[in-house]
Amino acid sequence: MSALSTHTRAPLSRSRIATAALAIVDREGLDALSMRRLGAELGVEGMAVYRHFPNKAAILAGVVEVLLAKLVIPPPSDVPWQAVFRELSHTYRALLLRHPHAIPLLAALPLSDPATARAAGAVMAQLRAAGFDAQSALKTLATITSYVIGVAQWEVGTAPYRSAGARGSFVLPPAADPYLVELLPQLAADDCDDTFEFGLDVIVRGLEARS
Amino acid sequence: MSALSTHTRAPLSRSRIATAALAIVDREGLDALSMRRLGAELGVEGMAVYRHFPNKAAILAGVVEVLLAKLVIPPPSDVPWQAVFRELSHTYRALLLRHPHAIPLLAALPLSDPATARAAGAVMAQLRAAGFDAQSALKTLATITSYVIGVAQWEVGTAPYRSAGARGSFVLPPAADPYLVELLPQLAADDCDDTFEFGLDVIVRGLEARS
DNA sequence: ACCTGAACACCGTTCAAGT
DNA sequence: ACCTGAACACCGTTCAAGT
Repeated sequence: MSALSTHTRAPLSRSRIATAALAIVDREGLDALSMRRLGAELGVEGMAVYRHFPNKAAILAGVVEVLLAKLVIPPPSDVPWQAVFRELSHTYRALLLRHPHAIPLLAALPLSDPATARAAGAVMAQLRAAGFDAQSALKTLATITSYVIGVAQWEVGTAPYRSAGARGSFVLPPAADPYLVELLPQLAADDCDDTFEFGLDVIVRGLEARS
Repeated sequence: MSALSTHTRAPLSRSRIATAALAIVDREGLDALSMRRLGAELGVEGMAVYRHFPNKAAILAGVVEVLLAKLVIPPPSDVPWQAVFRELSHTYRALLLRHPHAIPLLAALPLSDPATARAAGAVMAQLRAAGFDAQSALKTLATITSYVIGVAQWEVGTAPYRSAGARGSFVLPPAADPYLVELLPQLAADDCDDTFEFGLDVIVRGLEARS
């Protein structure tokens, strides 16, 4: 076997490009990702990327792929479904919070994307093994996915309030409703993990009540 | 009072611009909204818009304002909280589904935006009147908002599957998980209103079990 | 085979100039 | 006072040309 000649930079590849794109999104936000910026990150002209991806949408799909590959979903076991449900929710939530700028990409939920389909399939396997019938499993998947993504977005959207609260300077909207004003300090001091747990409990108990 | 002289076009105004922007988003999607395109819609050069809005982000906030103004939230009454909760969820859901391309704008949930704060305050008033303490009311608001927006996004994201199912042509991702494949026909035939109701029941029952 | 450079039709935004 | 036109620094995308 021949020794690999070490050039100044590794050759371009789908995964190297997608990983670089995720790095830009994580550091500078979704809007900062452009073909030319991506090329610069890779030490190449932006147009070289078109050898590996047909367009920008395909690159964003590649970023989703990279993200969901990080989502380790354990194989079905005989653990009670409540525990499985809670653990999957926490795992997914942790992934979203590690990549807050990428949440809108995952919110789109394109099941036609192989990476999304693989992850959804793994969760379905868990739910079916836990005794859910096909229809309930699908509706439960929809419910939990919607909730976890929704909360992550709420969290990012209300972050300014919490940091304002930490600084003691509230961003009071003019003529805000008194009921909301009453709650602003509470919102500012809100423990998001706690709020997430509140809703997760609500959903688990609701599912128990249904079955 | 003087008769209004009818010129070829009405003068520019914040609300006229925001309404035109929403119309473009509804018809052609978020990406189609540009300053020049917006100007054309109003019969004006795109740069004229800068007289009324400092930048494009402000215009998007204006679109959120127009959308949330459509959200009629009734004043508190002595109706059981479960009914109030369900009705608010349905009203919000209906608004989102009437403007599917605008959902990402509402998902961001900037409470510092007066329009968002007003709507959130009105819902808080309902929950407080229904007997929720301040903390539970806030966490409940977070839960329901997250769920309704999350489901709407799930629905938009899985729409290709349902229309493919209607045409009888499935978009099968290569090497999809067998558990998911089993469920694809079900997903394609899914009644989204029904799935939404499933999760709403789950949450209402869960909230009942907590109190 | 893989990357570059120039080009095209767009962007958001600024600002001097017109009326 | 309100809008326009030209300009600036960017976009995504295509494609002939380079090595």
